[in-house]
Amino acid sequence: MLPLEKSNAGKSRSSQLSDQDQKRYITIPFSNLDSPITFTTAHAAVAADSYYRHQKSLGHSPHYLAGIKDHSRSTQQISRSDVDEMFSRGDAYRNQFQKQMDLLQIHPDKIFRTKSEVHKKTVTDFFRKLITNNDIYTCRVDGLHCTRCHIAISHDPHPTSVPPSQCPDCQGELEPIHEDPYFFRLKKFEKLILRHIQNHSDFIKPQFLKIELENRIKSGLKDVIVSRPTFEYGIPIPGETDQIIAGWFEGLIGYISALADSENNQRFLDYWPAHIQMVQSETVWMHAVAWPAMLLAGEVSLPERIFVTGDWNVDIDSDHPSLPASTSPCEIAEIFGSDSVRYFLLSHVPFGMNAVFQVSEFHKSIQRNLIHDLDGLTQRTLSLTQKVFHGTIPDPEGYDGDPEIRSLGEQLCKDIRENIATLQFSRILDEFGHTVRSLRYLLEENKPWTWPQKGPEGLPARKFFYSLLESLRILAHQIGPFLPTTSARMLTLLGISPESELSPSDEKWGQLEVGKTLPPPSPLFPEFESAKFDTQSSSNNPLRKSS
RNA sequence: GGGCCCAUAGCUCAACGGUUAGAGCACCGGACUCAUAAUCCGUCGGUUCCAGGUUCGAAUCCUGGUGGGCCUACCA
Repeated sequence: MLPLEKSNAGKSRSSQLSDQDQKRYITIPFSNLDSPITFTTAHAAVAADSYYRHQKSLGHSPHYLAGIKDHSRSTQQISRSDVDEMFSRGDAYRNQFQKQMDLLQIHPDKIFRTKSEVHKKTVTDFFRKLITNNDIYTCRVDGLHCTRCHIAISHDPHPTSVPPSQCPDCQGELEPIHEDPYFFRLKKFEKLILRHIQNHSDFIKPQFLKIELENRIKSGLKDVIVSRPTFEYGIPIPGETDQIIAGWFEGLIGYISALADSENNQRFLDYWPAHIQMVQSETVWMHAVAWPAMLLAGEVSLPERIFVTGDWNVDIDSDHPSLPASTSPCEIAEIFGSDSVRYFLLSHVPFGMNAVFQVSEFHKSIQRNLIHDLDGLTQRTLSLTQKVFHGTIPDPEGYDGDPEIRSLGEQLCKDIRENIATLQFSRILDEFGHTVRSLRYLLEENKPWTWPQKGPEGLPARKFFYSLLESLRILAHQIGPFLPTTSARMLTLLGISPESELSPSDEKWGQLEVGKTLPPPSPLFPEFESAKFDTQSSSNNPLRKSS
């Protein structure tokens, strides 16, 4: 059974979802076969992963989709005559993709392949339906084809302007072509899409892109070609032998075909419409205009939110040796640990903004926020606990927590809840840092290391340390969706098995087991120390070893 | 050509029309040792790009400049 067989489906979210078990569908862009994981793709994937883990920590059942486009141009060119080679390359890429995701602790529910039969069938059904509805038509055009970049232009069944003499992209020479391509009636949906964007202020984020798109739609849409001349690998157009469905068109439908399951329509009914679709800036037009139009034509509900992620570049560092532009976030994660990379990607800029990866900035940020602040607080608290209480969790005798320390934790939980809904990861990590620094300040102000003279294991000290340890536990739980490894390490140091799933009740005060013996303190970021990274010297730069 | 965004301390950025425009980094100075990588405190730092306008009141709103960035669909 395929999703589209009940294509009017697509639940009304408010009526069918209880707060207890929200089934939110989160997607990231499908990866092109053979493209490496970049900071841009990792950024979106880490963000989606963090949101997904947060949903789970609330007790919900989200579904996180990643995918691979098997029908990319590179495979068409190289392995046109060899199906087996294409499949084996796709499989190899999938394994590599999985490995890289693992390195960053990104765990989607599914890595979808567009070579799958279910995708082929869904796309074919979808295409057929749009032909039946007369939203796809075929029409003879006299177009132009760029001999350099192989892009066809001037494909307009009702041309309104003079055809250009040079390729607008590369200034290459143009040659005339005559085809009978299939058009999708994008123009027909112009007003509907515009209205949808205007009426749903969250449909496209960030906001500035919404304004830009509104203006572009207002200036008029043209019908768009959804076919390509024959290649070996692509999904054939029903009833045609020499044309296939354009890759972008087919790829978009992947978000739906990935929800097909063998038994029935249930997964599609549960998870569509998507809650968040993260897309790259270069495909905004396709995702925010063409995709909604396709869904409208196919009588499928529109996704709730299209979130356009920022572009990242690896760039020259004026004061320090720069990295090769091809440096991958996975290489960085291998050396410095996954959470360092996750932290930097999520915190460096507000989600959706463009950014530059500079190794000195990265290093400074981790050093300050994670090692100095977070690990510093953890080590100080734990080593004092070792000294004063012989490494056991002190008994506060029913005391329900230092009000100031407690309110810091409560405030953090509240801030995270408020900011996660709008994907403001950098703000969440800022708030986290603020809480950590406030706790450090309290420690500094109270100077508990001077207390032993006044009575080392007295009730005031036990109350204070219990509160501190308990707030560390809350910090560890709260940071879990964003920095899973660090969270697990912190929990281990607090004598809690990190295996246990995060849950909403983790917010509740007073869960540490009094009297429990804690393991000896160990650093939260050992990778950083072992990397012995020196931003001043390129000879000592571990990233240089392979370049 | 059309459209969008940005301009605030040396750097990176905050500030919902309303106290004296704030943080972090860097610099400089002084302490300290509970801390796996030391740490703590303090000083210094501003014509909010320019010119007008609205207002009791403008970094914030409006108009016009100047400078910078980005987008402008049928490759996947």
